[in-house]
Amino acid sequence: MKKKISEASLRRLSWYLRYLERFKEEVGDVISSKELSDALGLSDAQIRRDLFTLGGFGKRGVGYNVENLYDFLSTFFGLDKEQTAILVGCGNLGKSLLQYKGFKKRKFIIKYAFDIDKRIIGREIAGVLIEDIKDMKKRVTANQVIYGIVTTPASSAQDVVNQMIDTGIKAILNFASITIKIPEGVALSPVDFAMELEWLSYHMHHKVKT
Amino acid sequence: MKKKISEASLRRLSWYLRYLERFKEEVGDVISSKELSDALGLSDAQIRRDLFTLGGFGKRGVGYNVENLYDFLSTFFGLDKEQTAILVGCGNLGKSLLQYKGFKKRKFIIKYAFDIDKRIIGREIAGVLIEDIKDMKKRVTANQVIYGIVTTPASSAQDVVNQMIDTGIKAILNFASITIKIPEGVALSPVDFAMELEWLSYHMHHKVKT
DNA sequence: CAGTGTGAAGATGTTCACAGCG
DNA sequence: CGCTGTGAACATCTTCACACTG
Repeated sequence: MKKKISEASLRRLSWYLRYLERFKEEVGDVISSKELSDALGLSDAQIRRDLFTLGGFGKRGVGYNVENLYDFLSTFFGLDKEQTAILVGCGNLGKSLLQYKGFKKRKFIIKYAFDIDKRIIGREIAGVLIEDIKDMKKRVTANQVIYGIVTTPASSAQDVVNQMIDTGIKAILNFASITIKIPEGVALSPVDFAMELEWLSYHMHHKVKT
Repeated sequence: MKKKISEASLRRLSWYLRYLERFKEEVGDVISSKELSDALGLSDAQIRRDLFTLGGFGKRGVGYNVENLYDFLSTFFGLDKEQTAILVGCGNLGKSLLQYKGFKKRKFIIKYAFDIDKRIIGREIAGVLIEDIKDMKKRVTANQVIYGIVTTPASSAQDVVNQMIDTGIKAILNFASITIKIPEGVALSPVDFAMELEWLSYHMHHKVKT
């Protein structure tokens, strides 16, 4: 695990994985850096470099074995075995995520969901019971869950995150649009829709080519 | 508009804006690069550099005027006037987005929503009527909308995007987890939850410090 | 004199271009 | 012969360190 994969490269590897997922089903079992790069809009050199950094398992004169590459990347991302997550905040967004199939496909199972609103506690969404947030600690420690998803309003997000960390959660996907503080050793991935809009808006107003 | 703002810097500017939004309300009217960097977990040098590249409007020995900086960034991102968007795909995720307040706060108004499902066409969500996707072209051209949000299943995403572009949409926020092809001159921002999970999972499995 | 502005150094990421292997 | 592997050149981003000014 000495490899120093850059964040940028990591991001691209995710794209490769996503693309290979389909390529594998629909096209064939060998892919060249050129084919991949054309599909994703990158340079072939970049792809070779990324894959080379990871170990370089292509065949000269042929390309990369899709199955192998796919499996390698899956394992590389730790998606080869099932992983459990909890979700806090069962409003609209929370609900969508509970039903989102992309998680399951990557073996991420949201097993427990919590909220503070008495009116929705007790309901079930996509087979997951919504419990009182007071029971979070119990669930997390008993099941050694390390993934937490925050879909609460921004105002309570930091508080929820603190509680999560307190229960032992180590990786947090935050959908509340607020800057969250976390201690060393915890990973946080912020998903901010508004930020994406700003990016688009910027490009529209500054006429930057895609 | 000759400034060459890097994508990385742009991303950070978005964070600055988000943080200032609160700082402005809750703290005060002057902020130093150190304060901002501590809050966001960056280096102060980085922040000074970013802001310097944009024009550098701090006061030596004092810091940056929050109001000014905030306004500058808002305008820089083109968020100073209202912008209209359409949304296609009114499932759970689409519904959440229609109700999401972060868009409105940035003056992005989703004015029209479309779907193909006869069962939900005609309903109203957050004050927006769900119309038949066949009427998309009519709406977009009549209102000169340039922003489109795709929240359809992956299988129809490319098709929807093509239609959007055909109607004149120039900037697309894609929530379907599939690689979308777009022509020159159109901006696309992919939002992929699974990708964020992969990122977290990677960090969990490789024990990289945050 | 505190905190920005800023050139220059250093680190990191990308592209080139071609050698080398299947 | 084709496409990967790969050092080296190049481009970009980040950090340093201190001059400068309100």
